[in-house]
Amino acid sequence: MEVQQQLSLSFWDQDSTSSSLNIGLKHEHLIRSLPSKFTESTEPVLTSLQLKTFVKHSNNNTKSSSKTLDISQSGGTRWNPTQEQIRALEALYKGGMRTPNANQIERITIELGKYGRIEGKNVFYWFQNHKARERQKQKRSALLSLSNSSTVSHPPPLMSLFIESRGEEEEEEDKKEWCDGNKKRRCRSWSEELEVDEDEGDGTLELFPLHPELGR
Amino acid sequence: MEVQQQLSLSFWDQDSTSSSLNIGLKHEHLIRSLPSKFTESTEPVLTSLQLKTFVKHSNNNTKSSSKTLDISQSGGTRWNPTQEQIRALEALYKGGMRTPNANQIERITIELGKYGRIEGKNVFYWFQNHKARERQKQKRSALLSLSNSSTVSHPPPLMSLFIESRGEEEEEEDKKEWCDGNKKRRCRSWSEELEVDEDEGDGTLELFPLHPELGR
DNA sequence: GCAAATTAATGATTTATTCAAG
DNA sequence: CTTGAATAAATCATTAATTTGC
Repeated sequence: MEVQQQLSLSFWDQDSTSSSLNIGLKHEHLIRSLPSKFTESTEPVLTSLQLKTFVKHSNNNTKSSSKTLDISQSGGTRWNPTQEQIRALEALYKGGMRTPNANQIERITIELGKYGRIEGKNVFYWFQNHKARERQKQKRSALLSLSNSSTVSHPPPLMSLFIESRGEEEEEEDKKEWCDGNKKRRCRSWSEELEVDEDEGDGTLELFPLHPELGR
Repeated sequence: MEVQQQLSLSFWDQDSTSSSLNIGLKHEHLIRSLPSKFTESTEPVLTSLQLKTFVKHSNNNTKSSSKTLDISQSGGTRWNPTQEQIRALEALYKGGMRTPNANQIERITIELGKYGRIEGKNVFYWFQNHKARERQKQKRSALLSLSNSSTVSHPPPLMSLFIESRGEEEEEEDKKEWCDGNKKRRCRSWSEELEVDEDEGDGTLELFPLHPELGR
């Protein structure tokens, strides 16, 4: 498994200290040409050759002790943080860092480069993802506590507003599907569920129904 | 895009129209008289004193968990939210709620009444304050980061990471170009070097001192 | 034990929202 | 109202965990 990976990927690992402008964004070509319209042109797709050029060793190893330097450290695939890197990032996060600026990202990158391959964007994305997922976790738990905490005796009144997705009761639901084309839209708002029981005199939708606080 | 935005925004308060509920504010007239920047305020937002009583009774929590019920929970002083209440409110806030309408406030009040004394106006003010303070915090941090980055006069905090730094181009040119015309607002790439001015003179990098003051 | 098959995590991108100048 | 700037949310995609049949 890992061996296979290493074999198949190892040839990316040229020590090209490429200074090419192209970096390894996977779909850079799409990004550039992304008119999202039907541009018939199938844009020059990034070839493996092009991809290859981007590989850069942020700091190159210094030899690095021993050989823990496998494919995960060498580039060509997505960043696979080492334990040290993760520990450091989590320490920073715990210290309060959430959205490091360019300077900070650069420093972190340089520092963590000592432990293995890493780029600035990895740091950036890590914080984005970590923050988002912490938030999600917290939200979920908070919602849960809202719904069934307290004395538990009552049915969750506000919880109906939050339905993140459809019921989980369906166990025998086709398993294939959920990973497939989940075009399902998550329930966005609660206002939709917050059906007022009466007196909806006005049917018009307001974009900003009440903004008493604005103005300065 | 705009259409989508409007549609999606409309969910904020779809049912807020013409709710004749009252939250129990003492100075609702003030709120009502606040400048409504949006032309048709068909919203009798939170108005009319007549229903004050209606919301009031929602705070009589039947169970009231009388133990540890000190003065702050019993009334007579200003609302002192419990942890549960704060968690719930923050969950709602994170879920997207900013300016709940009367119905929503009523429901929230009833629900949170299970955790302790609370009135509709507490909920209302909480959202007002929370929103405002979040904004203030954000503004402050933005200013801080601006002033912090010493030399640079107008560097966007994070997006600068996406800017492909090219040698000595002029600023205005940079500004125009960094977004690849108007077709796609996609930024370039991380590229190899994010130009940072080393004003520290210190090459060593500590992880923790990077940005310890952040946090929330 | 061991890989294929499957599932869970998470890195990387894209899209939607928010705020507030213009 | 429109749009720029920044971010957060949602999504896509790949890797690691793990399960499973042998």
